[in-house]
Amino acid sequence: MTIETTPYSGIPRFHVGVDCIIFTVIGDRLNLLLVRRDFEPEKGKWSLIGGFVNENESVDQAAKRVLYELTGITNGFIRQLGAFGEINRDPGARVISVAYFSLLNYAEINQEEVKSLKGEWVDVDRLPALGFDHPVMIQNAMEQMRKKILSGHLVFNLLPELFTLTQLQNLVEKVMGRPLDKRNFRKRIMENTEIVATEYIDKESSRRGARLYRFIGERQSYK
Amino acid sequence: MTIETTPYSGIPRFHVGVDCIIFTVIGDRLNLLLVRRDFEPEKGKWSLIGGFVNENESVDQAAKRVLYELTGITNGFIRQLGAFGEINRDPGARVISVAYFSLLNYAEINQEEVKSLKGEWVDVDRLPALGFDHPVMIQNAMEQMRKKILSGHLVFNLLPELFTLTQLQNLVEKVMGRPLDKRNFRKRIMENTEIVATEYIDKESSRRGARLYRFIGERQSYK
DNA sequence: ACAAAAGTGTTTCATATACACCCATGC
DNA sequence: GCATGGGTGTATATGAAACACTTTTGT
Repeated sequence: MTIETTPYSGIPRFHVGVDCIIFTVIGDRLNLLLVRRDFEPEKGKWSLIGGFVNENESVDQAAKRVLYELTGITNGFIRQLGAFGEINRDPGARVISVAYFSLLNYAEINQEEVKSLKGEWVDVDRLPALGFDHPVMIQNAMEQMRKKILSGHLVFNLLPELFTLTQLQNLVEKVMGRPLDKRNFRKRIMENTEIVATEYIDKESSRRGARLYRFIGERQSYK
Repeated sequence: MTIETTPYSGIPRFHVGVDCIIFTVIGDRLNLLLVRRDFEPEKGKWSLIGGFVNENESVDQAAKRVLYELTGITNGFIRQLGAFGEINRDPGARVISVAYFSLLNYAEINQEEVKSLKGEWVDVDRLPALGFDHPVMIQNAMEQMRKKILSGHLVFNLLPELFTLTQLQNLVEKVMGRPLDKRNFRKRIMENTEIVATEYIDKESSRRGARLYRFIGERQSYK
């Protein structure tokens, strides 16, 4: 589509990729999505989910498309991490890549799609050796996500409409990878006017029953 | 250089640009470097310093090269801000751009080069209207730089080998755009073991004379 | 009665901010 | 002796973290 008579003709061009670091909570562990490459280059090695930017889409759109193709999710939280542009970062050819990270609700993910594209969920504390510059990307992504989860809205994408404070805390703990103090946690929650108590009580989780809450803020996702 | 028989042939390619947001302190004001475009597209409009990534360099290297070509500086602090990839962000042609910001010592900058490339220093509080998505980039860059300047080493690139605490504070205040409390500032400084008093006294700036300090940490720059 | 999860406040600590006067020297 | 910039400490506020017992109810 690019017209070769633009003022920019003669300027080199590059493949531009997107790499997605997709997190989810499975059981009580934070996992991320990898693929084992059954194609060259680096065949047999584990790799992040990636794709190439098309002519008719923005880089952000490409990332969302890749996310969608793999998980069926159209409105998950996704955020840019940065560009990775070393010459030999991809041994196959020169590819400049923009990395994104995302946190999704496991229950909403189309696991058939994931499997059919050879995706596998891997515990973040048991990651295999990864090719390219993916280890750095993952490290960065995890730090940023953990920073965001304590102060942001993004955790509510992983919760049902109504939830107990224990559910909320458990989820945050799984993402953070460490336990949190219950009273301090609830203190912070109570300061957040976007989390409101409902009249309902959940009787599933305990004899006594737990108050159900609702998040009334805007769910953070594609903007 | 890309071999067309790689597994990636057929994938679209893009011009990849770098945009540099170059800050410096002039007199007592924070400035940044702009060019007035005397070429299409957007001729006559102000713009950030930019360039294109070449085949034989990484994206980071391209940014450093652009910085060097414009200022003559080879070892200034520079840091990636992120990728900007909207389809029509550049009205001339599809260009995916990676933005960087940098903070340089005005005295070290080759002002001939700047002028010969039509660069102009502009007070950050008196920026003209800018094309493309440059206003967003600048906003982000300024926030990040101010966050870093208080806790980082980057300010020492703008100071001579030996400096007084007043010089240091003045500089930080200029970058922050607001005054700081002298005693609190010095308290923080004293906690930093990388800033050490020397035996020397500067007699230029005052009758009494001021202790000269030295920064013994690693100067933050290209890594 | 007891098991199991829900709920609830206070103390402590570290960090950030506000604030004003004396010191040394050259003229 | 006075003008100029250099140098110094304490009190308060705010936010983060540590910490343990009572409540409710189904079995």
